[in-house]
Amino acid sequence: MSGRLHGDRMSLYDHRSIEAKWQKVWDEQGIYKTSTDRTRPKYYVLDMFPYPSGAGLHVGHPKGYVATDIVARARRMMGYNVLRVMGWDSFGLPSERQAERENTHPALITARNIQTFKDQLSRLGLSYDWDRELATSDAKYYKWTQWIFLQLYNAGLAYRSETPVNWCPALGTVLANEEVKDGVYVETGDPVERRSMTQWMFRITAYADKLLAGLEDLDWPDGIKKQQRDWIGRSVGAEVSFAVAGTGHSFKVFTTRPDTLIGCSYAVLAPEHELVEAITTPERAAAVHAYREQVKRRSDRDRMAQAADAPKTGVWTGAYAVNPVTGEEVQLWIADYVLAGYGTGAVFACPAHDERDHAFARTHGLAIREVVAGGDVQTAAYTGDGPHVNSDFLNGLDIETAKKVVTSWLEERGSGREMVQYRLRDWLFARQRYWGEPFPILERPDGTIVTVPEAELPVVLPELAEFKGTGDGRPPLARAEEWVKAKDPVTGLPVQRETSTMPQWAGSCWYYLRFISPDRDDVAWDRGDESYWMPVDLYVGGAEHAVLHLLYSRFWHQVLFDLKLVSTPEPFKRLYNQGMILANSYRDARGKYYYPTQVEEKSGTWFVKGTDTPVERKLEKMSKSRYNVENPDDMCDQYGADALRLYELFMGPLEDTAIWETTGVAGTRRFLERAWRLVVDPETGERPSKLVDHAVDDRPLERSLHSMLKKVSEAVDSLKFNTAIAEMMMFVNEATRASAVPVEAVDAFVRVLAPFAPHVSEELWARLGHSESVTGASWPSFDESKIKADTLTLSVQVNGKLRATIEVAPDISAEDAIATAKRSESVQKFVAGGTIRREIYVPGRLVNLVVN
RNA sequence: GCCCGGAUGGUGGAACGGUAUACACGGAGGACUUAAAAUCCUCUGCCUCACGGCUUGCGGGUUCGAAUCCCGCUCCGGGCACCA
Repeated sequence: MSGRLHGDRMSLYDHRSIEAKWQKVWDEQGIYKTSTDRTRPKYYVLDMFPYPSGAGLHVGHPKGYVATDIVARARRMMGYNVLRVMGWDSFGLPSERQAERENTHPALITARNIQTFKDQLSRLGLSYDWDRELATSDAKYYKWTQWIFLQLYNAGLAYRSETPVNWCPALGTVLANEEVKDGVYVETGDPVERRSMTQWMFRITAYADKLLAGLEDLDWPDGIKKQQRDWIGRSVGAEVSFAVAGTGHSFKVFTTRPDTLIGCSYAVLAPEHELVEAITTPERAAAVHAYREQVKRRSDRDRMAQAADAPKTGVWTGAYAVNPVTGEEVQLWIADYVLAGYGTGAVFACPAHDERDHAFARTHGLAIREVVAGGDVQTAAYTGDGPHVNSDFLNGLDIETAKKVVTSWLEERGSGREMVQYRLRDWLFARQRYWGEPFPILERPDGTIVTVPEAELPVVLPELAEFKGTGDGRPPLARAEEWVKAKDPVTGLPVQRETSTMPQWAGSCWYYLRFISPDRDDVAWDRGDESYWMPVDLYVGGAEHAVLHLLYSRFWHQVLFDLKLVSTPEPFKRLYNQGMILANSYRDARGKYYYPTQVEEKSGTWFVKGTDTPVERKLEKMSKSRYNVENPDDMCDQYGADALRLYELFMGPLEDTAIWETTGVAGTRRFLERAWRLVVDPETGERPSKLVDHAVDDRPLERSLHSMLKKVSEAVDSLKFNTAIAEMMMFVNEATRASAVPVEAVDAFVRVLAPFAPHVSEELWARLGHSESVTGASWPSFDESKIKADTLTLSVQVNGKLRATIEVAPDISAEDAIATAKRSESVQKFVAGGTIRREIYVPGRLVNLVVN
């Protein structure tokens, strides 16, 4: 037993017995079960559910969970019907890899990890309705993930396509773009290469405009909305046709600057463009071929590393493109700064007004022709506005007008039209992995597709002994030969099951809906309950999900809304991002990490303890691999769940990145002990005599109480828990100092403390004589009039510098305040010798005398 | 390179354009104790013996008054990577 905290003194409460006692009571009474009462207003508060990794929970996880728990508990006390649930995003590659390492089944690994997470979460006293727990890898759950896939498929939003994909040979799987950075898988560092494969795709681009428009009314951080807008990347421009001189071929370009068409001095195709082969002249064939080979060999890593700053490479094809406006023939090049995957994979180049074209033209000695006045285009591209010059019928027009004029000019001649492009691509929705949802899809020998009838869902993931791909590029499920064989539901003939699985996003796209009816086997969710609970009122999680998870979820939800399967157009009304938790990590020159206990500081630098091996000390995101995780279990043991809960939020604002540092937790523990002693006399263990049943004339105490009640009440909405906790501390300090405290005040305090520190509050509530759980108690109201002070302290400034403070009546007039201020000795000292030029009175705040 | 945050005591942080540093940690001193722990009380931004002066990353500006608003930087964290 750590004697410092758990002596047998009665002045300290024993958090272990209290936590065990009340968690048992809550459990037995089913106190956090969701009410079926539909007459009360609802509040759906949701945490981004975790991926149950083998590493278990660390102190960064509970920060958001505690915050939402406070909101949930407080809202219940305020009379809301609260939906508060937790589940597991339990499909995914790490479990599959762990299974391979340990030679067990991913399902067992997953079950074990879930149990660890759940045990750790339970210790914190979070008020989840565990009857609604779900796991995305559970067939009862993914049955409906498959069902939603079918809804999207039937709506024409899922299709198969031959696509270049990120193939990871080490894992034998395809990775999404967002999982690959610098040519390697972000999770493991395994190299990734390009390979062409038939893949399932979602037509998310069809929803680009809806996804943009839907952001308008959401109560989300502006930064997240902006990131989503940028990711969708809507740009309005024109599609313009260029003929290839003397060939009968033509190609289209997309441009946001059709007004600069006349300044076009060459055109560029992506090296992968389908026309390259056909239009390259024999003399240039060797060079073109060599360049295309070079580009193909260049890894994504190199291409990205060199992006933007590197010299732009490319070769001339020997062909000429015909400018549709001027009829002029310009050289047609291929260059890898033009991306095959965006727009039409071809651009016209106007070096004078585009930085990339400018860089390319300078490197390759191509002409730079000014068409918008305002810059020195030979030196640098000019992208600002100005009157058009050298531009025939566009001369004198500004950019906006010129764009319109030239676009309609092109339209009239059938060589162009206005067009909107998105940066957003269709969503690659398939993985060559085992541990994911199978597709409810069958393929006939002729290659056509049949869907598995809804009545036959779920398509259960087959058992396998080996989870790697087949080695010839087919996914692991191809190993389940019997499973792959199926009967055509229409014709009864043999068909084959789709062997890829869905990506991890699938399960997390709609879990908030399943929480509404987790046990229903006949429907994914009950329509009546769905229209009661949706949308999610408050969704809390890390900002790292700013784009992908939140965009994919919104996409599915909007589709479901259009199919009239859900009642709201958007799933998450309010979004709040909790900040990361960082901790110091220590690493030597070879890159080996050390635990904080293995290092020491010597005159400002850090060394491995007892050696002269220097280590680098760095603040990094908490993770097991960096040897810098703090486990909440230890803190729970030593300080109690309540002190830990308070500390997680007292550290600073919820949205801020915070450095984990444990010294401060003693402060929240001491606060709880002080609160305890307001109700329990440390000598007798009984109610202290200073706790009285009648009102007490103690204005500061009363003011502190009501100010605290106000602050905490507001925090339930603003989520500014750090300052709310400070107010509670101030109240307890005030009450500790007071000689008599009305029991009514402590009663109110315990109620607002309860969402923050539920165990100790429950015990105190019982000791105050209540037989029902504080969970169901009413939220105390505050009296604004009691927060006001009897007298005001005005500060008196001379020329903006503080020279005195004066005590005045709260309702003092401006004249009196200024007069009183002038009488002050120290003020007179600074006014002497000058003339008062101006007198400023800010009611209730200050007087400022301007003197010279 | 672009976009988004941030920078306040020894430390985490607080502050409708109006007394900068609430609350907490740490530190110092005191009370209680045989002693220690715990608890309680007092002090704790910097300079100065003091009067007083200085202080919210740096430099300007707006204002009677700026941590807060504007302009120009520096550093740190995060995101995006040639999107025509």
